[in-house]
Parts: sequence; structure tokens; C-alpha cells
Amino acid sequence: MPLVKQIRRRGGLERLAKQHGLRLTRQRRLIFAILESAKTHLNAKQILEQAQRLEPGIDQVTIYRNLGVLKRLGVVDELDLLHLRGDQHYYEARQVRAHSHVACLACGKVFEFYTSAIKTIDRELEKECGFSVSFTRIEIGGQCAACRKSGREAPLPRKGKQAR
Amino acid sequence: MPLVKQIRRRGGLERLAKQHGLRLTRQRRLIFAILESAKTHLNAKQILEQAQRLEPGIDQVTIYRNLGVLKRLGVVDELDLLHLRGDQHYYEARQVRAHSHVACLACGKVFEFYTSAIKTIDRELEKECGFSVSFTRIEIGGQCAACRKSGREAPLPRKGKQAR
DNA sequence: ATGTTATTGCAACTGAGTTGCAACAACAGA
DNA sequence: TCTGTTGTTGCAACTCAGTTGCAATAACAT
Ligand SMILES: [Mn+2]
Ligand SMILES: [Mn+2]
Ligand SMILES: [Zn+2]
Ligand SMILES: [Zn+2]
Repeated sequence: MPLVKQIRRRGGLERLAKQHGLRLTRQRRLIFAILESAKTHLNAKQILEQAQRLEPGIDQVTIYRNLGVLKRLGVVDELDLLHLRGDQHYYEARQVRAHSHVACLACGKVFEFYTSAIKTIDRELEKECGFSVSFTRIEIGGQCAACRKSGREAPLPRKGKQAR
Repeated sequence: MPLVKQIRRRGGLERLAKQHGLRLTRQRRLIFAILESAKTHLNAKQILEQAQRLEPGIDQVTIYRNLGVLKRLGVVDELDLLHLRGDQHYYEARQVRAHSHVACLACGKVFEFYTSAIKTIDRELEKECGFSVSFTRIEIGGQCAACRKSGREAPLPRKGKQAR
């Protein structure tokens, strides 16, 4: 599941945590660093494994609890990526500009798509409904250009334990 | 979690199933009927419970398998609704017009939002990336007009077993 | 230095969704 | 209408992402 990601300026999470009165533990710093340097969307297990390289004792529950905090603060977004690979969720530090996640159902590739239409939706929602948008998650499924040319047709299992 | 839904023309799923060579079992017809008449987004458990009223022997595995088929055929969409209520997913028969799902993090209300910006995104993606869109899932979190006025501030637990 | 309290690790748990398999029933063809 | 084929079902056991309770630990304010 290769993809390109813009990297959030490092140190941002740490600064933000301080602002909210969070204690800067070794584990927390580590998780921040992993999220800020991630070049791909990571699920909790991947974050855990990466963290354990530097901090062997760290537990998955610490990962989940910190992801929970970061989600609530609105600095990390939780993604489903259409559950193409199973039931896990994926995480990414929120970027300056909102973007959509686009997944090819044929080859599994995921990429990010930037468009001003996201802002348009948010604006409409605020004006027409008086709704104050905190975050917008857009996930699109379909067939990528490469798979279209090669005629690959989405035989990819949409879910299941085997596809791990 | 009240909301208004457009009702899909009934019988559509049955016709479509026939076209794809699916056998019309009693259980399947029942699931189709439930999906086509749903006035709210249903999770698998709710579909099961509703089905068991008319078909007490029906098992959850039958629900899941049929939802799987319908997803693959592209006639039913799977939604997360931001996992505001836990880890389940929700299902709805695909409507003629695509729409976004908007959830208030303060009161839990979910509503549907129709905008031409969805088509815009799909069109851009096709033109700029050569990507052929099969479905677009847009889920937006924030604060609804009522909660804004009353000052309710999203103390709603974003997840967890207790919130069931 | 010390006390307060947020945070961690452990272990047991929860529950949505899946799997294997034998029994069943749609439905096409005779 | 009977019959064979095979898609579909129910059951039971399972998987695994994520959660909970609790005691031990460690930030960090004073
Ligand atoms: Mn999900
Ligand atoms: Mn809907
Ligand atoms: Zn592809
Ligand atoms: Zn509200």
C-alpha cells in the first residue's frame, strides 16, 4: 500500500501537547515522532512495532490511549481507508490542507488527493445548515489509471482475515 | 441518532440480484426489504434483529454475507459514521444521488447533506488522475446548529464499549 | 526533595465480523 | 412435477482490533 505523504512540521505535536497540559513521557514523545515522520498511513499495530524498536516495553494500550487523546485534540485523523485490508484503522497527523484518500479496489494502492472542493463542502455546510465543521473525511474507491489500462478488475477481497 | 432518509424505490435490489444470478431466498428478500425501507442507517445487529422478527431462525452470518454481496455489487454502501457509537458499521441502499454524512460530535445527531461538490471531486479525480470512481464516502464531524446555540461542547465519548 | 496525579503496563476482556462445514433449498432442465 | 446441481444457510468455534480495571510508575509543580 505505497503512497506519498506530506510531512507535518516536526515538533508540532509536542508543542501542542504542552499547551493542553499533557505530560511529555518518553512513550508519548516517541509516538509523536513516529506520527510526524510517517511517510505512509500507519495502523495501531504498525505504530506499536515501530515504537517497540526504541522502547521495547511499550504496550499497545499506550498507543491506543495516545491516539485517542490526539484524535480528541483534533491533531490526528483516524482513517478507514475503506477497510480494504481488514478492520483496522489508520492514523495520520492532520495536515494544514485537508485532503481525500483515494483507494484502487483492483491493486490496493492508496493516494492522497487535494482539491478545493473540500473547503467548498465545509463552507456550504456552515452557511446552509449552521453546522460548524471540525474535520472532513473523504474516502473514495475505484480503479486507478494503471489498473484501467492493464484491465485489472478489482478481484481484491474487500475484507477478511486472510488479507493481512 | 435520528435522521431523514430518502427511500430507494422498492424492489430494486431484488431485480438487481436476479440480474446477477443470485438466488432469491426468503432470508435475502427479507434483508432487501429491510434495507429498502430503512428510515435510518442500520448496523448489522439492527438488521439482524429486524429480520428475526419475521424469520426467527436467521443468523447474523447470513446478514454479513448478504451485506458483503451487496457491497461488492455496489448497491449498498458501508458507512462508519465516524464510529461515534463504537466499532460497528452502518449500511444503506445506494441512492441515485450521492450524499455526505454529517455527525454532530456534541449530540450525536447524524444527517445527510446533498451537494454538487461531490460530483466535482469525482470529475476532477477522473480528469486529473485518470481514476475511475466507484463510490465516494464523505463523513464530516463537527457541531450542529442546535448545539452551537445551546453551547453544548462535544463531551460525547468518541468511542468505547459503554456507549452502546 | 516531595506530593499529587496523569500515565503506563499488564492481563483479562469485549464484541464486530469471519471461517469451516454439513444440511438445506433455489431453480434450471428433464 | 420430479431431480440434480450448486448457491445459500445455520451453527459453532474462532479471530483480532480495541477496551477496561487496577496497581505501579514517573512527570512536573511547588
Ligand atoms: Mn471503520
Ligand atoms: Mn445516508
Ligand atoms: Zn490500481
Ligand atoms: Zn448537535
